[in-house]
Amino acid sequence: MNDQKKIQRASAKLPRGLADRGPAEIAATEKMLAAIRKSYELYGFEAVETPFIEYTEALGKFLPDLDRPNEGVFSFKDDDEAWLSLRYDLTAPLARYVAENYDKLPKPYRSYRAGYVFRNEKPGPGRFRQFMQFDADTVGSASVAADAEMCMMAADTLEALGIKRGDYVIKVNNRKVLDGVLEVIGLSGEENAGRRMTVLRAIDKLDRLGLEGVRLLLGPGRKDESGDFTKGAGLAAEQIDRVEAYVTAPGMGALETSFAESALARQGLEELAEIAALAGAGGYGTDRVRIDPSVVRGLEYYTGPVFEAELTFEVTGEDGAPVRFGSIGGGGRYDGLVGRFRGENVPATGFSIGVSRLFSALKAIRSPLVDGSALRGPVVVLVLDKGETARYQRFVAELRSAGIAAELYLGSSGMNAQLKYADKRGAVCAVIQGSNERDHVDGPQVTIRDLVVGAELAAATKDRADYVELRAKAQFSVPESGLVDAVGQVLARHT
RNA sequence: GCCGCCAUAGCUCAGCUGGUUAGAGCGCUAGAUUGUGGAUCUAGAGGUCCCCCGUUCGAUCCGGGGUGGCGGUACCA
Repeated sequence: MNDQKKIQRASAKLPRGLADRGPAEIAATEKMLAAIRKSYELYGFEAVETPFIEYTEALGKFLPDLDRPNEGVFSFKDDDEAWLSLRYDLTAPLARYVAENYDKLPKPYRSYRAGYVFRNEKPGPGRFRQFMQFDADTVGSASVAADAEMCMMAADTLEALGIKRGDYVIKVNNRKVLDGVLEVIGLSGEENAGRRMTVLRAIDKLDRLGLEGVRLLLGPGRKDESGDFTKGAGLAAEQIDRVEAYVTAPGMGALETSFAESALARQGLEELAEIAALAGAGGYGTDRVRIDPSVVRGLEYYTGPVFEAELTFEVTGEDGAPVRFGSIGGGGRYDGLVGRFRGENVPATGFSIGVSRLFSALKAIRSPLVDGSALRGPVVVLVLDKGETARYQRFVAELRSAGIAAELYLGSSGMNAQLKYADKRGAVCAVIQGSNERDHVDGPQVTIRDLVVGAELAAATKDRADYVELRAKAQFSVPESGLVDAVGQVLARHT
């Protein structure tokens, strides 16, 4: 019988890659979102919200040959057999929204939105299957100024979040330049599509694997420390040298000379030069917005400039090993995405912040923005005599009427446990009334116990007698009519 | 997906060359200390030793297969 019960009991367990969030994290997230929102609005972006669910087709994640959605997106069938999916980013839904409301929207259309996105992938440290992004996009402008603005806004936003100048950098590249380089090493054409992908992926890994690792991935392939082998692009030595010359180029000038033969590369470099000039004119030096040839980003829809926001500082982790946070946001130009819904292409560019990942970074640098220790709980009114519950309830109501968060202790434990409870809730003070206070010669009294001061005093001694003497200093009694004022004063001490 | 490591109380971990009542510390609950959080003391609750199959008189321990976790790598729109 008992065995059967145990077997049938549901397991209280969250699927992997998902996380619950407590009050401290919720409060911190709200603060981060507020800071980002303020920054985006300062740049003239307006809010818009789209649902979590879209037609899989609208997200562009349908596998036509297999007649089902891409793994990697959470999908299910609607009543009419149409595939629906949870959004995996905020960009594809925006493209759908713009296309659906094209005639109504001002062009260029500048909007921001925050929300959870879902990816059915293997989770890792700092990687979840549900996580929050905060995006801003300009749709309907082909101007490089729109791209430059994204970079500058990204820099401003990170600083608004309390990340110091020098602790981050916005790295900029251009897909046209990358495509030009691929062209120059002879990888144009449909038959080389696969190798182009491999080469771009290899370049993207420069940060993590270093030049030697990238060369292996461009050539024969690379074996990682667990012994697993990654197939390379199989390029010839001179092609590899050419790519190496590209990713290690000392500056724009060098790139212009070595890849002058590609019109595409020349155009891309021109755009980059313009972004750098615009950023420079706005006062954003290369310490904040920097051209970096190794930035690649996603392979699917970017068509021009691409950006990546990277945190450059290192923090010592719990195990003593240095932790780098790396990329906490990115974006770029995607001129073809809205065009999937319309006959003509609509130029667009955007930037996205990974809020969840940024949160862990801000925690690591102990940013006051995410410091949960300031969280205060409600004033707790203790129940010493169950028969007087109505009276205690009246205290709570009075406090609430005065705008003070308060609660009646609703458990069944003794006074000791009630104070422990109040402490655990983060209450600034507790309201106590036993028979001593109630039957006082001067009329009914209440005792206000300052839990913050009490904790400080308790920490100062290990001796029981001292402790008993000291703790009396953390509390005082007032007539019942003075309850709200007295509590208000104690709260004022600790704001 | 691939490679490697791991799985015993809420947490961190002992334990047994295979033997019947599986432990510690911390945490949790209650009590004592004047009616007061800490400290101290006392008591208590909490376990399918991840699951299944096999070997064995007997498996938490040995073997096989799963599942889950961690790390690396791939993919990441």
